[in-house]
Amino acid sequence: MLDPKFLRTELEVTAERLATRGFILDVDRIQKLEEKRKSLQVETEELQAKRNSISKSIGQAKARGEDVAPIMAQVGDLGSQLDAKKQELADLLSEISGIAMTTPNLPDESVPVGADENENVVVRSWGEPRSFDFEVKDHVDLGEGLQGLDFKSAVKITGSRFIVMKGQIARMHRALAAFMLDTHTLEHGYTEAYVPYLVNADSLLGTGQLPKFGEDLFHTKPATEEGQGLSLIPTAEVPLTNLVRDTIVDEAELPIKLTAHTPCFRSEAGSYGKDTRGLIRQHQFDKVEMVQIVKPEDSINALEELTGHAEKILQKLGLPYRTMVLCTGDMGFGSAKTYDLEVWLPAQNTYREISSCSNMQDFQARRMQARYRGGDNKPVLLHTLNGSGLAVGRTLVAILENYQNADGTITVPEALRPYMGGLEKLG
RNA sequence: GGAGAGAUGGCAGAGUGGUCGAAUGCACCGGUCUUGAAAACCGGCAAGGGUUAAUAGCCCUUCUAGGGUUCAAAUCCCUAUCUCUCCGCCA
Repeated sequence: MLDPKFLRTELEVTAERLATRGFILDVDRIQKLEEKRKSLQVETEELQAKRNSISKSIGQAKARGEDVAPIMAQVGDLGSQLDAKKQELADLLSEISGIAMTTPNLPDESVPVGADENENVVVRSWGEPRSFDFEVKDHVDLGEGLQGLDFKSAVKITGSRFIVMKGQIARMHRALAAFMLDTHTLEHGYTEAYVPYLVNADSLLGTGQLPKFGEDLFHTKPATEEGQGLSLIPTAEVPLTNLVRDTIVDEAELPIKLTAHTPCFRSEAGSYGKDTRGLIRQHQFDKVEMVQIVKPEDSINALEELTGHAEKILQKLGLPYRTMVLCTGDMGFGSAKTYDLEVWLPAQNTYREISSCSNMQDFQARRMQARYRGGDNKPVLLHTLNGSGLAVGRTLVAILENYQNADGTITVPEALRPYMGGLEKLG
């Protein structure tokens, strides 16, 4: 959520900055609502003040044993007047908050302006794509050849966009997650966490999946039903970041750096026909997530650091990649600045996203009321960051394709061998 | 699944219709004392919002959440959620 002051005092500038990411802010409507809100709120609060003071004097008179009937008469229809105003104000406020909750974050000044993914900018590249002296296979053929990827069974058990893994490939998948967690905890200073895979609506509002993107999630029951319906997490960012929801953390605890390996569940609504072959786009996939909770002044550097932590995994695995800074038009809803890591996939002859690292600044913290006590002892909104470190399934895809041999076997990257009982080759 | 108890400020914990936004303790901040620290003593210390040039004043809201009763609710009623205790069951 943006600072409400932006929508009041810097509406035009805010609208211009949002326009760079393709979001049209309805300035006229907001101005009108704001004007109404201002007068209505003042009137309502004045009525409340009046009611409070009369009620107080009734109490005082009673305490003195006086007759309260004359004062009671003053109350008149104050109650019903107040109820009407209150209702009117509540409706107005919820309309305004509806706008606030569905307005994306402002792009950071350093983000290149652009319309879509074609205008993202390569920041740096690492590694040389390997040249093959044989016809490369894609991960589907390789995985099926090794009897490790079983798409057919997944369809039978559940449906499309799910996977059954077996044998050495299932083991490599597990090894990758363990390798990533160990790297982040032992070398990058993160604390490992185990978190729920089902979360409540408040958490999803906190990190920004709701109210706007509910259709991207799997829900255990309709969100409208009474009682809180739980939803499957689309990323561990949700439970990890919400750990600080509604809390004032001690300054000494900052920065908070957490990592977790979880499955992620996405309905992939609107992506019909995209990436239908293989593991690239699944309804359920594993990811090792990194989250940082930092002081506002530290978030710029924290994003660079966190992105570096994700890159480190690719480097250790010897997978060529490039780092992109997303342009204004391609960033996610809550992000002020995002780096995507794209890994080289020989079978597709292209780079594909394998990690996304974002600085949300105070966007999520404001929704979550996540704060720490600053120098003057006043609560200050924190900054939150998150990034994949990495998507496990896509990393598996990258290894299968980049480390394939002519006979269909797969060389195990050296960094991974200790996690696979020293195994050097799949197949 | 059955029975009971509870949810109050950063934490602990009083408060059962009216000067209660809330006693007290701890933590925290400032001061006195001390060579310094500790202790002791004195003072301060909830959050969100509105108005405003203001981080000044004033006002509103908030005692798990949502409804209700009342001129007035932390306090009474209803519902939900969560926690604890006992019984049952269970990986």
